[in-house]
Amino acid sequence: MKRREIFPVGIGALSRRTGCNIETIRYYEKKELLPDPPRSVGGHRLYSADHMKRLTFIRRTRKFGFTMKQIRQLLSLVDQNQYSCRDIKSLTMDHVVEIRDKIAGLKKLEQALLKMAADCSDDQLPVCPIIDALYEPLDVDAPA
Amino acid sequence: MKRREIFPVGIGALSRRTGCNIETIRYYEKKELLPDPPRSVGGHRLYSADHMKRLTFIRRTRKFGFTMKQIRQLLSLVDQNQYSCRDIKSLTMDHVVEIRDKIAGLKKLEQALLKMAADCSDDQLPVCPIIDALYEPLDVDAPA
DNA sequence: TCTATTACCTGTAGCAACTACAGATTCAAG
DNA sequence: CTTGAATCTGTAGTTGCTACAGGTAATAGA
Repeated sequence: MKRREIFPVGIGALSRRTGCNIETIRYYEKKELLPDPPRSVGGHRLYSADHMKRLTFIRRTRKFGFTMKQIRQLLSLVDQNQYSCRDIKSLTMDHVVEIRDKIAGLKKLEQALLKMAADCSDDQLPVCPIIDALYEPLDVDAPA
Repeated sequence: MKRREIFPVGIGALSRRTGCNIETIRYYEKKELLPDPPRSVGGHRLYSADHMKRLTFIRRTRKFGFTMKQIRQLLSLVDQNQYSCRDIKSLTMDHVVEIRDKIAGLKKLEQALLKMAADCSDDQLPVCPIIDALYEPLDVDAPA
């Protein structure tokens, strides 16, 4: 039985254990979300358990739809221990609002598309109200 | 009174009349959504009413959330007059499905965030269940 | 110890859909 | 004929990755 990998681990092991692909880990390092890890004599990156925790944080937060900018903000608050539960909740609720806005926009889009599609004859002639609606010239000559 | 601009028009006029910015018009040309327009002696682009119709189509379709790839598909059908109302409706409904998927994903996100936020104490201590949930180590030692 | 096979390194380029310059040229009006 | 606005080309930036190419390092087996 293969012994569980122990820290420090190489980038491949970190990748396997976090589900984050290798190139992405290096990308986060370049973007300064992850600190530069120490290196082996030959220059390979050596990650500690702290790196893994941090990477896990980043990946989860991304899955929740936060941007890298927002994550940087969260991380700097946490790094400096200068955050309160109130602040974090506030940032989270801001994000909820963004998500709700996106949902609202998408719902409008959906309705508009359905409305256009409702007029389709559904036959096989090259005549379609959707195309017409999209092509229809701007009302260049229309009165104000 | 200034006479209405007449075709052919320059890129600036096309931009004003379609609300599409100049760089974007040139971008569409490079991406072959818009055909290369004829040029003046000095090399300035000269657009016809057809160009304007086509650009209007592109912009509307983009507003409906179609990708450039999908738009290219639509345009090629229309250009060759090889489309039917049935086909167009079908493409449109595919897009509606994509939009619904996105909405569903965002709703899940919203719920997950709200669930985390619900546990917040809302006080000013640097202790927050949201942060904990995000940082919480992967279950490295957990049994299968 | 040698060697073969991984693992990892850097650096660059690509995706979508634009936007934003810089630095040169052309057009249109007075 | 001059001036200033319009337009030209080409390149680089945005976000969040991913995918190479062409190397070097680490490691396991013989």
